[in-house]
Amino acid sequence: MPRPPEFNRARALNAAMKLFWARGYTATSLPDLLEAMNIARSSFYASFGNKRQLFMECLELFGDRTHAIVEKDAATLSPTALPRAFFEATLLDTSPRRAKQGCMLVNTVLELADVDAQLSQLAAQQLDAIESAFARAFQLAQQNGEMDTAHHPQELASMLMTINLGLRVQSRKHHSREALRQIVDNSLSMLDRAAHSRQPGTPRRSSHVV
Amino acid sequence: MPRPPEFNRARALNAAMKLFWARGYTATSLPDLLEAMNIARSSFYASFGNKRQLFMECLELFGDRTHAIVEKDAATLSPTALPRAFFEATLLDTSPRRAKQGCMLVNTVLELADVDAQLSQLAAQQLDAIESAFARAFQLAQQNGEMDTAHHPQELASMLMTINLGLRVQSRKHHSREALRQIVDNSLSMLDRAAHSRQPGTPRRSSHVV
DNA sequence: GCAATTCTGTACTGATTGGTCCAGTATTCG
DNA sequence: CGAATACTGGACCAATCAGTACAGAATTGC
Repeated sequence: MPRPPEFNRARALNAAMKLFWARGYTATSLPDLLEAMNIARSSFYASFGNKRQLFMECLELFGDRTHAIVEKDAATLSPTALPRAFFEATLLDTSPRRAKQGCMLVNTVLELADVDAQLSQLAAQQLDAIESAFARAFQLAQQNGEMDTAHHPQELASMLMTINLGLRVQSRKHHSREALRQIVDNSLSMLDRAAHSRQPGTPRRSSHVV
Repeated sequence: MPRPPEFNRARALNAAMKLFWARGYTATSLPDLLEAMNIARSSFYASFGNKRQLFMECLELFGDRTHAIVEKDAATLSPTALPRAFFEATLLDTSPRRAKQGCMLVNTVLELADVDAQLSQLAAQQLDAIESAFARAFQLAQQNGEMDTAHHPQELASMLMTINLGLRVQSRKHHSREALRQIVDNSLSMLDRAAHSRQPGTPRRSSHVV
């Protein structure tokens, strides 16, 4: 019979993702990948098809992992605590090395928007899925009475996502963890106020649940 | 004597910038550039050095133009009206084609952060300059009494920039002008509330000056 | 017309790109 | 041991990359 030991595909994929994440699609060469994945050229094409297919797999992997963070927090935490938990997990509570890489999906959308529409859209869809998860959580919060119904959940999720995207750029730009934390704090308190504001002219106490 | 007609350098530079803006640095090849600039290969190297130097010139050109928009508005408009005017000029009041390209500085920071630190930082500096311009405007507004002094101008500018960065990503992602406008409106009203909020617990009427 | 200068067009470089092919080495089961 | 399979390593491919070299056309002032 044959030689069963399927080599460590998951590990290799993970290494590839990290490289793509840091350097982007175009600037990552095949020799770079082979070295990082610790794999022979032939095995590469046998197991992953080609560079583009591998990149799609990496996008999916990254998206799934991020999505998993949101879903897990959504299941255990109060919906209104979700944004802060997400920023903590993906931005503040990681190594500076990782924070500096930003978000692979955001990086991809920007890099490939006018170069490879298909890949760019694939990344965009993953982002949309995350935004939808936030929207569902907000909807739940409103139904539970934890959140005012002044704004549509989708609208709030869209705002949160805009801030999130901005933060990913900031974190890839340079910012220290302290600077990032300040931006996160300010953003969340802004968002919190927005989520609880009734129609203009009827102010209320800020409860800072977010 | 010689042949004075210095060929149209400014036009060529502008064409190069547009191409870099759309496709990024790595994915833009020299033949692409030559065709867009309508220039011969030899003239290219004689006039612009090489691809990298040209890109730096393009970054500077883009940054200067963006900076000019802010400075012009800062000179003519109320400081508190500046953010909206900026978003109008650079996002809402442009062709969908251009809006889809996002911001060249943001695109560059993300693309080259782990590929060419020098170029990435150059773009980051241009972004910082714009943020500083906003901060100065806010400081002025506070001195004039147009804005509460609850938050530091730099802090507000940082928040505005975060939202701005997020919007650039959104606009490169896909969004329709209507969707973008909604995000802009919500963001500005959030920012406005933040700029006028006194310490928590003492709410006030929203005046929506932004 | 003539000399000076700018630009074009093309051929060329060496390096690198993603991708294919295949002989040879391990490893496993019967 | 021997057959079957998994993987390696390196040779090889055509295409493309950025950058150089140079001959000749175009345009100008004298």
